[in-house]
Amino acid sequence: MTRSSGIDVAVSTAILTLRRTERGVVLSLPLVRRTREPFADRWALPGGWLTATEAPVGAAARTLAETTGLAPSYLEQLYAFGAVDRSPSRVVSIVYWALLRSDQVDAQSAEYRRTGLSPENVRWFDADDLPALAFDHAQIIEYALWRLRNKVGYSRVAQGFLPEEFTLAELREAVETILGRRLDPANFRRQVESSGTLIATDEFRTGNHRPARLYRSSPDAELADRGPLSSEEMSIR
Amino acid sequence: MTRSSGIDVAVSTAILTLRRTERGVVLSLPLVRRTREPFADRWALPGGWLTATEAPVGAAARTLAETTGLAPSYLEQLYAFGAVDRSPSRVVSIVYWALLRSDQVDAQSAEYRRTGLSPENVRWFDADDLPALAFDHAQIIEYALWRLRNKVGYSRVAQGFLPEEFTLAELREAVETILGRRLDPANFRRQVESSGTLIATDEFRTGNHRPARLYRSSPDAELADRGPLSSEEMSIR
DNA sequence: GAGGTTAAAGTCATCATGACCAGAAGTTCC
DNA sequence: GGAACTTCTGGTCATGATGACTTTAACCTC
Repeated sequence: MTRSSGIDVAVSTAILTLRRTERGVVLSLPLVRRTREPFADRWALPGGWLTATEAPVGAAARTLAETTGLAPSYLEQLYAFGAVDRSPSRVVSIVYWALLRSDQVDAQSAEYRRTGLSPENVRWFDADDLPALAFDHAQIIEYALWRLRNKVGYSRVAQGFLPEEFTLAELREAVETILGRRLDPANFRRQVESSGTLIATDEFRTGNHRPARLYRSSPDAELADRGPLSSEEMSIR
Repeated sequence: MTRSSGIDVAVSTAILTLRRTERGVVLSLPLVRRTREPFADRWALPGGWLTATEAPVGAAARTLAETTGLAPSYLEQLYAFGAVDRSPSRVVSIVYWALLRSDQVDAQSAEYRRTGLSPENVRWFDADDLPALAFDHAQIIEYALWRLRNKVGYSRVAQGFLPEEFTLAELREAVETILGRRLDPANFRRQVESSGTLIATDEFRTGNHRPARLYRSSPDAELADRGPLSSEEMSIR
């Protein structure tokens, strides 16, 4: 039994976030334009190569910061791909999916404006309106969305999209966007209140309606379910 | 941005099955004894190296056959590990988990006896009574068991342990073993009948009791949930 | 044929869910 | 300042799923 003699391991990440557009809140994610073959000029998930001295999840966070400047609030491994026909050369790629809080998107945009570094090669796309993608990244994003929709039913992932304090209506809007259907406000309130994952604050958000109480995530509960190794993976902050 | 310059990619598999022992039915899995460093003489998950010309899932099935002679009825990717301290040399390992039908275990044992090839380095262990394992394989098996217990609630994975035809009591016994608690026979029947995943046959299993109807899995439903790529992964037969 | 054993069908209370209603408490418009 | 409007928030009610339990069926062993 001999060794596999050197395979290149790529790491890439589908960073999902919610953006407020004129069409309402939509799921969207940043893509980077490839500068070299294969698939030059096509859009792809941000990523890079795993180096010899880092863990895969660290490589995902590092390449994410390098290519987009973003630091997600949640990072979880999605799948390891390695079909031989996936690319001309043999590559194994470990794909992660991440959640980004909507306020971090705005902060990043402001940072772009401040530094004048307008990233020509990074652009946000709506998840339901993607361009032609490199490799099989379209399928990968499809799978990431499936995982997200799945998890929103039994975990608190939706809270990973929201800032520290939020109203129940905002949380419900996030869940509605993920699931693609409207939810009854009263029933949603009943469910999330009995789940014990939220802490009520004494602050309220005013607006063209009765003031809505602000909530924050309860600190003890995990954002999603467990991973294989408590040390290596899962929520990074 | 330069390439990662050659990482060895290992593939290993946790093959779960149900064995009938004097303590009743228990979850168990085969382990192989390592013959070289690191962790020489320790027990480990069967596996091998990914070659340049095969898909990871194919490598999992191949190395499984080579080291244990087993061909599982279900094979799904579990996780890709790659912590730098996982082994002296840098290795990324893609771990799969598999289900083996109990009748296949017996067939394999008979084959061993027939060929006289008693595999000194392969042995079955009960999942709740494992020896000291190489690498972090104990944690990996723990995670595989967690995934199994999780999936048994919303999918038909338990049927992957049973032969083609089985009684509801046998299916219930499999689920009970996975979950580690007893289930009400009548309620279990009601649930599984309304789920539509079984087809009733006209045959019965007799015994020291009223005859029990035999069922088979309905062919249209998948054994578990979807994977990322319909072509590459999931159930292999 | 009696007794034992499990299969299979049914009953009942409880809990979660979805649909819906009504009052509360702000803003906006006149 | 008050009416109109909007959404928040607490509540009811019917329905379906679930768990605990009972009853009858049909085989085997003695």
